[in-house]
Amino acid sequence: MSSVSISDVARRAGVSRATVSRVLNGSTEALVTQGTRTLVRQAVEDLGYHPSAIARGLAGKPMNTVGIILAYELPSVTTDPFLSPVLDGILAVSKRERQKTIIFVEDNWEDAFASLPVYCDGHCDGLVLVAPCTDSQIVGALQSGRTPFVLIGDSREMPGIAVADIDNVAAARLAVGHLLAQGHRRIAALCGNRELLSSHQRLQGYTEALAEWNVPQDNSLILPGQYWEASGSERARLLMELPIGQRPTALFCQNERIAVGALEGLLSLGIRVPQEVSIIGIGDYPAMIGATPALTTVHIPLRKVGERAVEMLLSHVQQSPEREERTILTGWLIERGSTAPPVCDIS
Amino acid sequence: MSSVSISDVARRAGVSRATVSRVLNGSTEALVTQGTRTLVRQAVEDLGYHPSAIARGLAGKPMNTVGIILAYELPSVTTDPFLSPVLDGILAVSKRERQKTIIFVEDNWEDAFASLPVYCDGHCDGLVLVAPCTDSQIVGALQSGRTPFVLIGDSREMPGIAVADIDNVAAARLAVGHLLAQGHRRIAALCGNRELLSSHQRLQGYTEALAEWNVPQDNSLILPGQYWEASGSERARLLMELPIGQRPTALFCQNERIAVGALEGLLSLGIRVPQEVSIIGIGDYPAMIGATPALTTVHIPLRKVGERAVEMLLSHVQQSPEREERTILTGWLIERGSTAPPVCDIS
DNA sequence: TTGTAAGCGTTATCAC
DNA sequence: GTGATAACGCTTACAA
Repeated sequence: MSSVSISDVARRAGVSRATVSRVLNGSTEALVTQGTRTLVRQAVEDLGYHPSAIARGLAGKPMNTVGIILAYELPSVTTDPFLSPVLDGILAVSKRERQKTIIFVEDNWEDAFASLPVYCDGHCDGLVLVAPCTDSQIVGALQSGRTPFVLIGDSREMPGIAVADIDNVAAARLAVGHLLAQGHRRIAALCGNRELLSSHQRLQGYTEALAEWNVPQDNSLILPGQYWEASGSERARLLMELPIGQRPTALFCQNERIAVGALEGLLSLGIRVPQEVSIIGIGDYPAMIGATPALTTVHIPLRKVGERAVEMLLSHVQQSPEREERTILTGWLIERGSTAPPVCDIS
Repeated sequence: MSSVSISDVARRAGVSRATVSRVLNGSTEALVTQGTRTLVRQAVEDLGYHPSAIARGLAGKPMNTVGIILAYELPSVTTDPFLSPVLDGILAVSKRERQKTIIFVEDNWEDAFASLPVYCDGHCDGLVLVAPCTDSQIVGALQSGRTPFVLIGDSREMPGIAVADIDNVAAARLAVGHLLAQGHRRIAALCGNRELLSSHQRLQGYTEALAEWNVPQDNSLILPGQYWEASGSERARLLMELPIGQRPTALFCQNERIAVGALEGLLSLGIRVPQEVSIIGIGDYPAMIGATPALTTVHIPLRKVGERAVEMLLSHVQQSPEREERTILTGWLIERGSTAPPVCDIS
């Protein structure tokens, strides 16, 4: 294939390499005669020439490559209900914009931090960090470098840092607000990984919703944990050990994996959902659509987040004048079968 | 971050760039004095130097990057039950071997063929083609180039072409053999996309199994189609329009998406599975585990195929002496609830 | 053991 | 308009 270089083309066309380059890069169309132009084109065609991305990279041109960094310890990256749509969005826009996509998978953000030099070794024009740990040093390190980057799922306000994320506070407020509107007053919060910002934001949404409805917050109903099914079922079971009066009548699960786990936990205890306890999650993950009863949830446009992240990154890379700094997308409530008004406990 | 070059390090350490390069590449450890060695190391440390991948690429060193090419027209790459485990395997091994992974997603193999120059522009040391279309010119073109490549899911015998795949013939024989052993004699074959080799191989397995049991093949029971749910339900319905005596008592679905569709189709017609009609698929896709009744299937180790593909590719890239050319992995039967002996039709 | 210099395939800055 | 020529950052003979 390649191995035919610009010099070969130049020789064949009887011109200099510079001219070939000019024809190919079409800079200011007028700089080359129509004649030599076609001459060069012909030579390119004959030889099957294609420029080396590496060489032009070295010469200062963009590599047309975006790097995606994600930390994931489990064996399957593609089936994570959060990552999966985000990746799809990223890949879709990358393709549309004719960008190559390098996927860097690390076990955790410490490893990712250690690999920073690799991400910035010239291969990529810019980076997308998917849901970095709040306490990772990576963002700071990246800031003092020259590689443009965009954060997904870490929307703290930081001056000059580009972010694409969903509005976690609003999503949680929507979910908890729905429960409150149905009459629930004892609502447990099953939180996600505390090292992820989303978890704090969703807890804040919970707090805000309660405040809005003038319902006092009972901290014993706020349970830390992980964004996983097992963590959900475990906590759901735990809550059901409470004396009946102190039991929550509804569970606000910070994502849908927790919700699925919680549902399973309750059902295994013979507790009926939503008749005895309501469950709501955040995510609307396609993989969880089969749950019975179907889970009421807040849909969050994750694919869109992935899309916007790449779009923002490219606008940074290309130094567009109107580059956006923050894209925060909002979700919407989807009522299904796992929530209902509480039976007797409208206190 | 970067922008500090090898010259800076050389200057700081008071040596030549060549020496720095020697220290860093550790070629034949003895070539540099312990003294200068530490001197250089120190300078590297102080300046936070990291070599530019593109520069060393230009200089002829490997880029430590593998390219993955897949054609996929639907919006979600990550949720395809075939692609997903393959990708996971690829990503896992890439990570383990410290290779960067570039994912090239194309709408179809014609587009992929057209993009060949991009794949081979120096970015990647080698390529993995996931399930290329049998009639795509891409394999031929790649063959006349110098970029090493491995095929996944296209195990035709081609001299000198590296392949990782599952044994489709054996998988199909396993599935159909199971139905035959249960007493089925009228077994329909719901085929997958004919432009994929797997479909032909699975049909061959069907034929072989019938022959093995001395059951004459009825070509009217062989239905072409696609590897999708809709194509499965459509054909299942069609088959049920046959007069009762000509109806198949079992459906051999060439993958599990077809099987899920077929199941749905039969149930919607009020036909009981497996009491009236048995269904078997190939795949054992995690996403389809919730079907009722649970689908009997042939598990195929797709993740492993992805893993082996990258391992093989790297052994080619690194010119290992013992490089494998073909890895064909076999699946195994998983009996679940969608197959049972036929009621009356043991002819 | 170390330095010098050529080369990898481009692009860009000059002259002409 | 076009052609030398010098970068770009690194590796690697070849000299010393």
